[in-house]
Amino acid sequence: MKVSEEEYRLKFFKDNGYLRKECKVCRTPFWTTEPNRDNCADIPCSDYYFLDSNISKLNWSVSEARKRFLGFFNKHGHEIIPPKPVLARWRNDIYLTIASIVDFQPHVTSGIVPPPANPLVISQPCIRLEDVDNVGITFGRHLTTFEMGGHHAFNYPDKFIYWKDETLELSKEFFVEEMKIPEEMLNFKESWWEGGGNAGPSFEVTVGGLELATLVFMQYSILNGEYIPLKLKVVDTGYGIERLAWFTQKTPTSFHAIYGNLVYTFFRKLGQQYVDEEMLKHAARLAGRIDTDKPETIELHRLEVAKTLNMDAEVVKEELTRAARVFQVLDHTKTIGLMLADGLVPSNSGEGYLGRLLIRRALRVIKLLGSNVRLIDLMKDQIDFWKEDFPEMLRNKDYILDAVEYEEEKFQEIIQRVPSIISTISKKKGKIEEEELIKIYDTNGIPPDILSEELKKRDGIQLDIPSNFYALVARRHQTAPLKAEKEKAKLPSEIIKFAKNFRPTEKLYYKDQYLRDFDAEILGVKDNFVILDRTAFYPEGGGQLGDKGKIIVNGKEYDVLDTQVSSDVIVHVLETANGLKPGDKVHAEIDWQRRYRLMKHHTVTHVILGAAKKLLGDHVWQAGAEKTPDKGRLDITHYKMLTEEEIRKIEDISNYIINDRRPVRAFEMGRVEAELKFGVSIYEGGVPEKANIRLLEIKDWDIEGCGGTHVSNTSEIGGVKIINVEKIQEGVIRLEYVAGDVVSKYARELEERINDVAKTLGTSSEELNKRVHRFTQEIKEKEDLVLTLKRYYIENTLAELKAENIDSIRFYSIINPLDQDSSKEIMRRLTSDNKTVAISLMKDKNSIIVDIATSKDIKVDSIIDNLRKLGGKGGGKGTFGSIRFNEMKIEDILDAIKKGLKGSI
RNA sequence: GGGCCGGUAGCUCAGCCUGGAAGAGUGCUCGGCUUGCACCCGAGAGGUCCCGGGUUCAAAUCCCGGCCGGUCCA
Repeated sequence: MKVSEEEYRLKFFKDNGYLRKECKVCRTPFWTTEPNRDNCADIPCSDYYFLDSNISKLNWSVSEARKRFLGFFNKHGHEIIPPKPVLARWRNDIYLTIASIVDFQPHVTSGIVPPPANPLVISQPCIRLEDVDNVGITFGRHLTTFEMGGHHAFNYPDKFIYWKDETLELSKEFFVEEMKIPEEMLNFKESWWEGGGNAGPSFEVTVGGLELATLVFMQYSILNGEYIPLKLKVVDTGYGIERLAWFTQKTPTSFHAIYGNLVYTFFRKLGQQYVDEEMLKHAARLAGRIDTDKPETIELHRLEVAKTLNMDAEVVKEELTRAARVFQVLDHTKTIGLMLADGLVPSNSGEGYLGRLLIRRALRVIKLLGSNVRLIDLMKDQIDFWKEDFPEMLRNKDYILDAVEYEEEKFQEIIQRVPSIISTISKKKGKIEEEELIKIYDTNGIPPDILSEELKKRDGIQLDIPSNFYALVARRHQTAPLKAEKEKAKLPSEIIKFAKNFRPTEKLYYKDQYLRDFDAEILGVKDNFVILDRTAFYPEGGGQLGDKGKIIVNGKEYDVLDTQVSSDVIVHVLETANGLKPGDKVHAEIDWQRRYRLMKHHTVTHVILGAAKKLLGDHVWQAGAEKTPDKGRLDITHYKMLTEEEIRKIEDISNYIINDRRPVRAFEMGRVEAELKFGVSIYEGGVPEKANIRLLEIKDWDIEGCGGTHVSNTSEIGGVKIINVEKIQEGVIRLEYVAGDVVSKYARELEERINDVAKTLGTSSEELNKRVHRFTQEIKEKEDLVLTLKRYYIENTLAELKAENIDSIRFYSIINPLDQDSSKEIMRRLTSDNKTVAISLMKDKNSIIVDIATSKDIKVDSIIDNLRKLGGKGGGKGTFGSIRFNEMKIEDILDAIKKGLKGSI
């Protein structure tokens, strides 16, 4: 988009004496009150010279910086909003919370839902993994986690809050008054922002080389490459809380500012001598010169540091590499803690992979540092360090440590595979080439640096790792274009189109979930699909199947086979709708026995989810569910298979809640309020589109968004039995269960199966165990007997077989052996002596199979060739062959073989 | 969600490319050596080659489908 200069020419600048300048290096325009500045004060045009200045030496910790930021904007009319989890569970397009504005997308920014406050201020922990490779080696420029302080204003056409001038004014005041930065040091760099289908002009606030904030003015939506002005204009600002802290502390690197004493603790626990702070400070000051897309710039950066300090380049390189690795571990462990605290379950797919990626990277770096510190030991320090700022870390400490330990064990197993993989490959190829390196990483997860180290240790082999290794890996994965989400429409498309002609159906099942029959009027009929003005038939949704039942018109019954919904219009799927027409008055009944079972299975699903969370931890999240009249199914996120004891406990706790007669209540609430009150776990069953959401609450037990029909008290469920538990994929456990009278049905089926087995075994169900044990033992004994007899047969045959001498060859023939295994064993024994040929002839249906074995000094090929000439089909190699004849007498075959042998040697 | 790799003795795996008698190491049992243990030597037991289908005279091996596991990427 061609940006008009006017977008940036603000009254604020004019009133406050700012000048529009152009950076000498990057040619970007920026605004400043300092007439002599000709540099935008942003990397890479500038180094981090703020580290050497004496301004703003307030020594804010991250916590203090957050408090000051929130406090300042609160003082200026912004309501403080609590942050959301780092896992963006209210979004189905991204896994991680990457910015504060993400909290308000898509519904607030699109205007469907009002913001929780307006204007508001927030400090949102964010995770971005784009720069995971660069963390550490730039000494704080890149982090995987940071807090984004944002003051946001949502300007509606009929309700204006504030826009560019006020934003700049507020920002300036914060930096000048709260952070004590002289105004002439501030630069507002003109920029343009695009993301998530929106766009707008922005200013980057840079001071002393460091970008402290970005002020974005979202004013366009992008549709097919066109920029369409938004009705709702959003002030989206992002202040780097950690950068504010670093700026006021001027510590050697930003890691020192963020982690304080933890830096030294980590150096110690990782078994590393601390690195000279002057060197680190120089490294950080020049870090902006590193272009992470160009590995050679890292080399240059290290040389530059060495030159400045007048030190040996190799020493500097080594020291900085060591330090960078420690910083990487510091960074990753914090991010791991935040992710797991918010319930991420490490796995090999989905968001879980992002967690595993970081854990594995941390473990790898620890290994490369030659340390044998346990990752959970470092995690304990992180949790302890952040427990005040992120209490969820402390609350979920047990889970975090357990999950990390589990991952660590898995990683150890991978490392243990290294020697066998190396030996397999070196046996095959002799050496390991680039292609192999990538393949080993891709299929076994062994990073090249770990492999290289192992090789060096084992055989002293030096391995060249291509600098673009990870790019090469990425190239192998390029063939996976994003597939459009396949929406399984249960209704034919013409019916969906047809349904659009009607107003939303009145949902009687929400007014009274126990309503079994009702009167209504037909609004529309097409094929066997009927639309009523009102209905108690629940349409399939939220994992609950649609209702069945019947519709009665003028005494005639029509069966309803299924119920579906298309944008609020409920469609009854009939067996036939012949004779039905709009305007008909109907009486309708739902199949209550079926529906009541569905309700019980639905409510019990919530009971079980609550029980699993209580027992296993907050990371347990609904990953899918299905409720049929026959059983309920719930998939939960958990990192390992449940033990039998855990399964029993979930069942016991659930039955306790059932017997405890807990009231169950459904009610509607605005989604913003609901989120603030109950958290994002209300979205476990999915993220609805509407401003209001229906919540289902089991008193003091569980609350979540749900559109299903439920019993009104847990006691109605009657009881629950878990009938199956399995791990359906890494990190997801499936529970299946039956409730209410279905438990009886399940028990009866079990009983029948047992009785059936007992009958087959000729015993009673009581005696079944004994009988089965006896049978197993008897079978074993019989097997042993068969084995002995076979051996006896083999020995006997060997003793009885007489050799025919054909020339100098001993020739044996076995006619119709006991079985193929025995005959092969016999032939093997016979042909262990030289100059021996043994054959066996066996009938198989209508044909004769001839196996031919020879001793090592005789090739089987000529014998085979001869037999093939006679019409046999088959072949062989070396000392064994097999050939099949369809119509041939045994004598003729024998004759042919013998004749062939004669004179063959 | 997609790609890649794997599933063979209790365990770790080879064999598969190029179809033709199911292997090694380790563990187990027994025997020898030894005061005893470890080591060493000798012998033995142990198999649904993941499942199903196809091709073939013949499939652990080739082809197709499925199940399970691992891993990388989004």
